[in-house]
Amino acid sequence: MLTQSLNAPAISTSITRGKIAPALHPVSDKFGAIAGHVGLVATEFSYRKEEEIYGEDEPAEYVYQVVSGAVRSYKLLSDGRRQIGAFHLPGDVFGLESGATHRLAAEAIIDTTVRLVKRTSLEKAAGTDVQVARKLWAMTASELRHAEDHMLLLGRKTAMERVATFLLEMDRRLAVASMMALPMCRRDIGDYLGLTLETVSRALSQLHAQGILGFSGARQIVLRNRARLHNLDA
Amino acid sequence: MLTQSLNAPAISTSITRGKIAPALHPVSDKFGAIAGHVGLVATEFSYRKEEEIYGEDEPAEYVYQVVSGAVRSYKLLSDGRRQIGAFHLPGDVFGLESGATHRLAAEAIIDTTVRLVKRTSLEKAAGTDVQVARKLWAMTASELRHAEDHMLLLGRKTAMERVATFLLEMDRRLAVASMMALPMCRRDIGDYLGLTLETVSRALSQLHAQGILGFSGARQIVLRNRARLHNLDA
DNA sequence: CGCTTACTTGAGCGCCATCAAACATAGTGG
DNA sequence: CCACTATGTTTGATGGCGCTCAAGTAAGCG
Repeated sequence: MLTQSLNAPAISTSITRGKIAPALHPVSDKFGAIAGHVGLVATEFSYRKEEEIYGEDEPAEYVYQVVSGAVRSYKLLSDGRRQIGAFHLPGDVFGLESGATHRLAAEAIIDTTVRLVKRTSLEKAAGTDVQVARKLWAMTASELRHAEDHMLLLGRKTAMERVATFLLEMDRRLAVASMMALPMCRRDIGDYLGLTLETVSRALSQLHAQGILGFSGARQIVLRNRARLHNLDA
Repeated sequence: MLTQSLNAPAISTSITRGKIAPALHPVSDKFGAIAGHVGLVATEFSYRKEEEIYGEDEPAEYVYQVVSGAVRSYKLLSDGRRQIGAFHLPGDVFGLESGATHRLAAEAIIDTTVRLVKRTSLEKAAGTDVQVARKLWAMTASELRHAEDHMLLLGRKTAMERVATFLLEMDRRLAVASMMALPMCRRDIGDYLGLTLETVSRALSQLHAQGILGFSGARQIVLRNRARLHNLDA
């Protein structure tokens, strides 16, 4: 599993397939808060839909920030069962490791552009700048908080509660004008929530029938009653 | 939920109920690696069986290390469903937060003695000593790794696979002379694995019937065939 | 428009939860 | 030392939530 990813950017002259995205909102630009601060150069790079960014247990050479698109981080069991630990959306940093290897694999869900910096550069910066070290710790702690919340969901929530939690999370993270455009398919949602794609679909249909959400195509969802959705969450 | 815990050590003159435990093995003494390094004084304190150490969302005033005993960290849903995120055994550090509050509650499973230092002391030390900052980050990253593994377990493993994983984890962490003395009850195990206590009991009985493990009382377990247990894990 | 992929919906089943009771263990007081 | 009690564990019976298998429908895309 420690094979070098063929998809990793090999050198700094790597071709970026995507376009430069509009500037991220300053407050959410965690990457810039680091890279900018210590004068690191962030390279842009693009991945196509379904392309692997790095594999599980691969050396963690880079740290990434989503510029546009969406990424899933996941673990696999030997028989193919998959648990997605997190979705990474524009502005999010992923692939940050304190150790030498990536603990989860990462793939682009749709065409995705990222900014990346070498892990060693960040390590070096953290060694001289306490503010950078503090920020790296805070980002890992933030991931841990999400994982802890997600353990509660996976271990103890019902299917409907999980889907309600998911919708509220996505609403918070990617809704524009109360509409969210989900980048991921039903199977991804299921593998994130510890459910099958059919169960996810049934839950969404039920919420639709109750008027709690509206569809404009399967992945365009508008929440019509967040209060009732909160009640369905535990 | 932000109420001050009545169980928290109020002042430095707080009475320690427990005894001073034998010195921890140097390599596993993460706390000493920090506290010793920067000259922080670690206070000892004891909690009785079932006693709360801190509550969810309480201000994170201290960071703890288990000297003897065992601790569970958990989250609750409003109706009482509980997810234990981790068990903390002698040598383990817990309650370390990058932010201002504890994201999980913590309780002593059995009579437990801890060493503790003020979070602000560690923060201050991290601000001047890069090595300390690096260590704090590494400890949080280690917790994150465990949480990521546990998400896979909770989301995708069967009951038998979960119990097998649990046994191997406990064997690794607290077995002496190939015997493990579990400090926690079946309900705790269930709440850690996202199962009921009955399902945990049935899985253990089945492993016993297959000769994979032996009992000397319900909580004294000896693994007789780790290879077969690994096969039962996914 | 035709093809492919994704999504929805239905039917039936199985794993694990629930409910219940028996059994074991540890601690207590006589 | 031994009933006695409380707590924890095991085991059984039953049921339900979510999975599996299957078919039909919709949507995206050349």
